[in-house]
This record gives sequence, structure tokens and C-alpha cells, in this order.
Amino acid sequence: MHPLTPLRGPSLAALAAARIRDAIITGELALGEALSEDRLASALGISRTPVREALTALQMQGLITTQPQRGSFVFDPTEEEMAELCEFRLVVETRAMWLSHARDRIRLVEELEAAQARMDAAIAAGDRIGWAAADAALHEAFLTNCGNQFLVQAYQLISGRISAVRTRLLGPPDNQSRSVEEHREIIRAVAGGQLMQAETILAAHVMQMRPRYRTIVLAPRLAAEAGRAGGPRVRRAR
Amino acid sequence: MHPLTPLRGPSLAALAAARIRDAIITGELALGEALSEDRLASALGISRTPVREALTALQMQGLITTQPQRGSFVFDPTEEEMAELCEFRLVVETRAMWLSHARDRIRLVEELEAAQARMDAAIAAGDRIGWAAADAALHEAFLTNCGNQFLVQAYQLISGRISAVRTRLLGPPDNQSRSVEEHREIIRAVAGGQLMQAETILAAHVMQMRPRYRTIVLAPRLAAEAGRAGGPRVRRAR
DNA sequence: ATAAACTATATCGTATACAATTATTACTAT
DNA sequence: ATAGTAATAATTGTATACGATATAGTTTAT
Repeated sequence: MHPLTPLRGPSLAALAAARIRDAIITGELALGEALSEDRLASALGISRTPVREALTALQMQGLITTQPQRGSFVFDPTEEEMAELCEFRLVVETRAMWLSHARDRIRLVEELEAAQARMDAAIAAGDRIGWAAADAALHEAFLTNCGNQFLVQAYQLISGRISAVRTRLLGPPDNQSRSVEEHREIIRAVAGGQLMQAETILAAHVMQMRPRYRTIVLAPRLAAEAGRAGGPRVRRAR
Repeated sequence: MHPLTPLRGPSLAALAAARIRDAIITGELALGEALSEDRLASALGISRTPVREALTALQMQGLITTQPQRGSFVFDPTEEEMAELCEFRLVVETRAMWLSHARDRIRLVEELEAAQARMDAAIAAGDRIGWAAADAALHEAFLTNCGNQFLVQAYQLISGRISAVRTRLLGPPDNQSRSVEEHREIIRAVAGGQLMQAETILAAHVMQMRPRYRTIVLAPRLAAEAGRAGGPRVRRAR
């Protein structure tokens, strides 16, 4: 295939970015949590320089916000931002679905089904992180072969945030079966060439994230704050 | 309006990013040209640290590419990449036009006409850079009030590259009047609520960039290389 | 003359040190 | 007790130094 593999080790900055990104997505770092360059550097066993580079990269992906002389904070969307996020996500995913289907629908369906299989396995094993990862992979399957690198980049602009929020919403088992069933329906529609129908289901599926975010993430937080009995007080962005 | 203005000076890294970005857009730095962190730092009178930060930011905007241990290079799109760039640009601009029109069409038309006026003035004054800037402002007017920050971010993913290429295409005076006339038609259609028509003109207008890029940028370069009489040999990415 | 090996230079990647800014705490006066 | 103030700690922003790697030029052997 390729003439010769690159064979270059990733830089510490890239490794740090990947590691921190993972920590945010899996929930190891909480939404809104303050990040100290010093502590991150110590924790990762490297100096602050590559950590800073990683943080600027993560900032571009919207996973953190940095305030001058104050610190960096894990992103922490309001409900309105969540709505915009979903809206944008839907635009990009939908367009990518059409492009991808037009280019190579066999491959598209294959990848969708592969992700679906991984998801089933993760659910059966009770692996929540694996489930979330497979969910992300399923939706990203629309992008991988859409043929426009800029559409992919546009999706990367939000995919991290989507993944991070998704992890936090993997709660109520009653939603599991529903979500799984919607995925199946989407795949079935795409495989059958019923893209308009797939679009409809996809829209409903994607837009569910907003109310669920409010119920599962925002509401408990407000309740805790009202009762002043909130857990450990964390430094947050304002 | 705002409770209190931030009143914080921008960091050296931000200043450097803006300065280098400007140099790329105005043509002070050539497409494909090699950039040395050391030389940039000396030229800007700062250390390498903020320069590196600026370069990572510019890389995210697609204005440069960085190769490990080799250097950074100003972006230098192939014709295919240029086509994808235009395609994506059209998708985003069109969608933003509809959203913006629905939200506040009065303001949209105002901003379009303001940019148009700036453009006329720049052309009359023979200010090519000013012309290009006004052209960019006109198209960005669709974005500024579309109400979705992520659409704006998606546009920023490519707007720098678009601006940089535009500067290089400001050549043949015969295209000037045509481009100006198209802008007028777009504004007229938007003001009249004829968005479908505006979309059609916008599509033609945006897509012209690809063939013009081939003719004005790519073709002369190939000719020079064939004759081996090319100007000063510059280090380029491979 | 050509190709291979070696040296020198340029460039980036990372660590560390210091300065500037912000937040927190302790303290004092009312 | 509360508001204001000064001292302290924590944090980022920038500069500098050093090592690692890639490129270019030079030398040498065939």
C-alpha cells in the first residue's frame, strides 16, 4: 500500500493531548474542573512545555477553555450551547451521510454494522466506556468516507465534546434499548437507501441529547447547589 | 451593553499568531514557504516559546503544516484540495445565509452593504489588500449573525485559507467588475428575500475560485519549473 | 565521474528558571 | 460580625539552554 511507513513516534505534546482528552471523555476529569499545567505535568511525568501545547490543542477542540493568568477549565456547556452543538452536529452528520452513501454505500453499511456489533458486545459486557466509544464510532462512520476532509475537520470541532457528554449520559438503562433500537433503524434505512427516513430518525436520535443533558447533568447540579450540600467544592470557570 | 470590558492585553503568542496570519494572507509569506521558529522569533523580537504556540494555532486553522524535526510550511493546496475547500465553504456560507436572514435580515443587509461600500472605496483607491479584506468581510457577514457559534468556528477552519488564496487571485482587472457585479446581485437578492436566487449566484461566485487558482497560481508555477528558470529556489514541503 | 560515507549546520522537542498576574488567606478596623 | 486591606500562595506567560533529528555539503573510495 504505502511506500514506507512513517515510523515516527508521537511527541510528548501529542501524547499528553490524547491522554487529557481521554480523561475528559471518560469522565476522569469532571466538566468545569480546573486544570493546572503544573499538576498535569507532574501527573504525566513530563514538563509543562508539552502540556501547554496539548492544552492549546484541546482548546481548539473545545474540550477546555483557557482564561489568561487564571487557568484552564474543562468545558461545561449551558443548555443553550448544548442545543447549538446538537444542531451543528446534525447538519454535519446528515450531509456526511448523504455524501458517504453516494460514494461507497457498501463500505458505509459495513462500518456502521461493525460499530453496532462492537456496541452490542460492550453493552453485554457492561463496559460503559466501550459502549460510548462504539457509539461515537458509529456516528463517525458517516464521516470517515464522505470524501471531504473539511467536513471531517468540522466534525472534529465538536466530536470531542459530544463524546464527553455522551459518557455522562450513559445512565438510565431504559434509554439503552431505545438508543440501540434507533441505531438499528438508522442502519436499516441507510442500507435500504431510504436516506430521507434515516435522516428523520437520526435527527430525533441526535436531538435527544439536549433534554437528557438537562435532566441528567444540569438538574442534579442545580439541586445540589440549592441544598448547599454539594459534594467537594471544585474550582470552576465563571 | 456588556457589564464591563475585559481590558486584558493579548499575549505575545496571540499577537504573533495574528501577525504571521496576516503575513500569510497578504502574501508577505509565499504559499509553501518554509518557516523557521528561530527566524520568526528574531523577526518578531520575542522568544521561540510564544512563536511555537502561535504556529500550533495556525496549524489548526490550516494556514501552515508542521513536519516533525523539519519545519513548518505555509499551506499550499493542490487543485483538488482547493475544490474541497470551495465546496465546504459553499455549504457553510449558504446555510449561514439562511439562518442569518431568518434571524435578522435588516442587520444582515446592512452589514453586506457596509462591506460592499468598503470594497468600492478600496478598489477606487487601488488598495488591493483592503479590497481583499472587504471581500472577506462581505462573505463573513453571513456568519456573524447566524446564531450558531459552531458554524462560525467551522468557517474559521477555512476562512484564513480562503483569504490567503483570494489575495493571490486579485489580478486581472477584467475579473474585478464581474466579481463586483456578482456581489451586488447577491446583496440585491438577499435584500429582496430571494434566497434561492442568492444561493445560485453565491454558488457560482464561490466556485470560480478553483479554476482561477489553477490558472493564476498553479499554472505559472508549473511553467517555471518546466523551464528550470524559476525564481529563487525556496524550501518547500513535500 | 559517481556513489557512499562522513561532517557540519539548521531545526525542532523538551526541560527548567524566572517574571507577571490572579486568587486566597489572615488580619485589622469599624 | 462585616468590610476592607495586606501578605501569601498558586498559576500562567515568557525566556533561555540543551539534546535529538533531519538536511545539506564535503570528502573519500571505487
